[in-house]
Formats: sequence, structure tokens, C-alpha cells
Amino acid sequence: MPDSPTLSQQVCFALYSASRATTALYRAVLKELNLTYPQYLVMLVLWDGDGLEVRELGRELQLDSGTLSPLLKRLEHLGLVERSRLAEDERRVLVRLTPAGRGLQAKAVDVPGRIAAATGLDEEELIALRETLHRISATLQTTESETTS
Amino acid sequence: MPDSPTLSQQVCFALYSASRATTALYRAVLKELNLTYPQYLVMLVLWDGDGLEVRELGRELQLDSGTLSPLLKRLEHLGLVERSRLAEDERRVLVRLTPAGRGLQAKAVDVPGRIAAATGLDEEELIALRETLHRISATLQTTESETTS
DNA sequence: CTTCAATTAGTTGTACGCAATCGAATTGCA
DNA sequence: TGCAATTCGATTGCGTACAACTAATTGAAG
Repeated sequence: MPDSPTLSQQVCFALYSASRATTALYRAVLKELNLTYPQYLVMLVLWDGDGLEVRELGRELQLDSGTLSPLLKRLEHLGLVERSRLAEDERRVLVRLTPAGRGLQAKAVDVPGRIAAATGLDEEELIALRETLHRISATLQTTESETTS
Repeated sequence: MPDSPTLSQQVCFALYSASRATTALYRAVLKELNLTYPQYLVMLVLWDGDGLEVRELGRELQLDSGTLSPLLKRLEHLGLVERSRLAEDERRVLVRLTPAGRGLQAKAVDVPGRIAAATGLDEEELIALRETLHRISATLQTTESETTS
């Protein structure tokens, strides 16, 4: 006799579904910029403050080098960023925008507006949602080790 | 002069982060079942009602055959499901649990509890979150075509 | 100065997600 | 009946995600 899915299971699936639906929305909007959503996230961070190391990008976006290295290589191929080893520490790699990468920001200005228009939630709901999601992420990141024990 | 990220951008990133954090939690919990989260979702659907076509699984989980076909092949390799073409329509494929697949349900009974314990949200918040996420998914799925025009 | 642990980015392998396409089977309609 | 349109699933190709590992470099301990 199968149990009906528990509330937490339903929430997790809703999270998984909504995240994919959101990414699909970005896919449509970002198509004309020729960027994927994770690539757009990297560009957003760099537009906010150019010249970050891979490690710093990883900390901002919670992505490891296994994801970022090939992603940055693609952005480099697109001519949007350039990578260079730091002179004072050859292990580290500085990621900087090219002029084309900086120029792309102008074409991206209307992305947030188009996204916001499509969510269908009012500001109050968005704030509450953001707060709840942040708490989930924070809780899971601090307790993830305990679940395996 | 970089704008601070808009609210909707922050919510979308929070959604993306929380979804990955949740999947990571499932990864730890599902490790002993030797299942990934999407594979677990398929098993949940089949445990709830065995004998579904690929198309029906896709509609339940909002996944297309490009994702489901190789996933189901892996579940078949694991000996958890079997696939068979329908006699009355050779295009369609019926997915059924094997005895091992049914037997795995017993080992999975404590998964929801372990997940629920780790989220750190109370029931009221979970219900509100689920409701908001459902509304986002529903809105995006009905309006996704308009954003590209 | 040498050894060794830690840090950093990159690589490899596996598994999604999804667009695009294909081939087989079925359906609908002239 | 014949044939175009549709449906279904599988496949291909690309881009994440992430675990596990590697290589290079650095810094600290001896």
C-alpha cells in the first residue's frame, strides 16, 4: 500500500520543477544573448565587479571548478572573458571581462524586467519566497554532513 | 554603474541554489539505495502505481524522452524495472517494476522522514512554499511562449 | 634547504536536462 | 484505400552539476 507523498517530498519536487521552469524561462530570454543561465550568472557577477578568480566565482555561485572550468572556457571562446594566471600565485586564475563582455551588459539590461514580468508573483510573495529559500539553502549546507552519519 | 540585482533575479538564483542543495541532500540519503534523485522520482511514481508508459512518466515528472529514455535504461540495468512494447501499439513502451524494484520500496520508507528532518522548516512554511512554487510553475508553463515573442 | 600538507584549477567520468531530429507505428481524412 | 500528419520513443549533441582525481604551486615545518 503506497503512502501518499509526504509534504516535504512534495515541496522538494515542487522546488525541482519550479527551478527547471525558471531556467527554461531564462533560456528563452537569454537566447538572443547566446548565454545559458549559469553563464549569465557568471556574467552578472563580473558585471557587478570585474576581475575575480575562479575560486571567488565559485564561492559566489556555489559552483566548483568541475562546473566552472569548462563554462569559463566557453565564455572565453565566445570572446566575453579572458583568463590569466596571477603573477604572484600561479595556481590562481583571474577572470576578466573583455570589451565584448562588458558591451553585452547593455543588451542584458531588460532581462530582469522580462523575467519579473513572467513570474506572476507580487513583491511581497517574492520577498517571502526568497527568505524561505535562503533559509533552506543555509540549513542544508550546515546540516548536510549529519544526514550521512 | 552596476545595478544591484533585482528581486526577481535574486529569487531565481535562490530557487536555483535551493534546488541544487535539495538534490545534494537527496544524493546523500539515496546513496545507500544506489539511486539518483530523478531515478528515485521515477521509482516513487511506479511504487504509487505500477505499469506506466514512458509518456505518462514524462507527464507526471515533466521530463521528456531525451531524459527518461537513458534514465529508464539505467534503472533496467539495475534490475529495478523492465520495459516492453505494447502489443496494441508498438510505439508505446510500458515500464513495470521488477520484484527487486518493488522490494526496494521497503528500503526507501525512511527517506521522506530523513529529508523532512533536514529541511528545517515547519509544516506551515512548507505548505506556503509548496503553494508558491506550484503557482510559479503553473504561471511559467502557461506564459512561456509569450516571453519569446 | 628539504619535505610535506594545503590550495587552486583543470580533467575525467557519470548522470541529468533539453533541443533537435529520426524512424517506426498509428491515425485521420480525402 | 492511400497517404499525409501525428504520436511515440529513442538518439545525438551540448551544457551543466558533481565526485574523484591530477598537476602545479605555495607555504610552513623541520
